[in-house]
Amino acid sequence: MRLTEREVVASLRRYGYKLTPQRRAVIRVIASSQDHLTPAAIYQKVHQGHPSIGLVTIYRTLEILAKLGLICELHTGGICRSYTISTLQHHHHLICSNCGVVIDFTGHDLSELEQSLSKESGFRIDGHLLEFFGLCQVCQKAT
Amino acid sequence: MRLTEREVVASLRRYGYKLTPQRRAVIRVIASSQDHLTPAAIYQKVHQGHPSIGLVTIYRTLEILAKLGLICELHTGGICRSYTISTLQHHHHLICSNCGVVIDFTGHDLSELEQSLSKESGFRIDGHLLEFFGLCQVCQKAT
DNA sequence: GTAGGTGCAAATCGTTTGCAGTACA
DNA sequence: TGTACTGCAAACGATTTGCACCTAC
Repeated sequence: MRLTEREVVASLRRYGYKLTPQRRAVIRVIASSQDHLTPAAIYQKVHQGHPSIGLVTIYRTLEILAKLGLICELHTGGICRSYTISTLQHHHHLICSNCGVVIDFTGHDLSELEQSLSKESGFRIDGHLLEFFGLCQVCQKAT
Repeated sequence: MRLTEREVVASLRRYGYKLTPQRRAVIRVIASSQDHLTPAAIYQKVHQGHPSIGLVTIYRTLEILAKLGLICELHTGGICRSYTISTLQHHHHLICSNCGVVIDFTGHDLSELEQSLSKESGFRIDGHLLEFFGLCQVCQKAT
């Protein structure tokens, strides 16, 4: 259900953005990783294949990809943001507080709650953030 | 349902922390405000009554209060954190993307979802974060 | 009296911006 | 060819840390 590198590249061009080797490298790294990656982690990985690429370019590329909804931004409540490739369906996250592994899950629909909240508060609700925190199996055993 | 200044102070002492005028001032500001306040905003307000207090102390106090669960930390996905006094019941937030006003709401129970997720994933789930974003009535009219 | 708390200044971290050079379409 | 993109360095804002002094208990 995850977008492929090819699909992301196609979308990028469709929206009128140029496809540079740098952008392709960023997309490839994100698309080929199962994890959520911080900008710094993406930089590291991209840097291996393209030593001349700058961290600034990573940030600018991430900004575009996030705006187009091609990657999914995760706010773990802490300092860092991290990103993963988008899935076609809306989903939520289950995050291990210890090792940072992220599990995506779907199937909980909040639109009903959104509607009733909207009615009560007068807000126009644009979106939501639902994340669960805990310890994954591995980290539970480790402690 | 919100904790009072007195209750927060009592808890602080119960946990073995000293009660300084600075800490009391921070607690008072948070307890007497309806809004979520950023560290900088708290600093400003505290600074009025106690001009000698440093921003560093605000941060250190907030860290303690948050750790003890006496104040509630809000992650708006953006850069800033903000804090409000804790309520006795667990609640969620509805945040205006434009002006930043925060509405607390209760009544949506996620424990059932937590249990099924836990069973499926093997995670030990410790908590969750549920926030809705949108535009409040005022900001809708303004645009 | 003493451990813990404070305030200052400086360091640090993640992120953004100005600008001159470069490369995709 | 021209506009969008890149990389560098420097700026920036929020937060943290080292250290000497101070104060609640």
